[in-house]
Amino acid sequence: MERGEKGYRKGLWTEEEDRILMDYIRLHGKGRWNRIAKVTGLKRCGKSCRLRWINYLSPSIKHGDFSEEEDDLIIRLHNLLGNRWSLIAGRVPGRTDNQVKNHWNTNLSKKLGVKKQRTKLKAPSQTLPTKEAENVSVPVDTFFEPPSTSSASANDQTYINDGSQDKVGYFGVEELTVNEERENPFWFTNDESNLCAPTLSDLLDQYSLDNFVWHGL
DNA sequence: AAACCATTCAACCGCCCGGGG
DNA sequence: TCCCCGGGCGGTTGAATGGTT
Repeated sequence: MERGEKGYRKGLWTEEEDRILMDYIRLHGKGRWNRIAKVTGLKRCGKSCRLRWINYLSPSIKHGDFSEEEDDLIIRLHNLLGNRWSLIAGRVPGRTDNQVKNHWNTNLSKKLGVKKQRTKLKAPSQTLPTKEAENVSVPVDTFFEPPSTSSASANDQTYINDGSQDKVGYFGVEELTVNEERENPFWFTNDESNLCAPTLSDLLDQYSLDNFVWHGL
């Protein structure tokens, strides 16, 4: 196994390493990732621990194949947001940005016949400037029902599986400052005083799949 | 069975940002 | 204002796996 700087291990995680990391999080909670190596003796850097938890070990993560509904949602969101994987993943319950990114690159981009984009971070997304894209505020519960086994109601806009700040889950309407609202083209007024956000359905309808040419499987 | 090629996806890397001192 | 640190993000890599010859 390769060793990085400070003797940290790299590469695939072993079951033993997973167990150590999960034990630590159970005891101390998430955060302060760089402390884990000191506290537990785990030969992994903080960044690697964080990634392992977020992308694999977190109980809120859904493993397994993507459903057609998820594919459809990702395609629409990608059309709307571009390669903003964390934003997209935040609206696909149980999926991480890494999962979504990999799934897009290995399956969906081929389905759609999309050439791989080489966009840099600083480049604006396909349809929205960066900050504005982040402020697209969509009550996802109007689009995606929580799992039937969940006790969370459709109105429970802060439904997140493990109660953490993980990106996965159901998000409510994010608060915006007045200035941000005014600058955001997706916000509009329906009368003299009220600002209204379009629903995700509205946005996705606007960026309909009809714009795509499917090349079959 | 073996060699080769293609695909998948976990993990890493570099960069950026925000908060605290 | 600057620096450091923790954390987040998107792009890329490479080991593992599956398929083909």
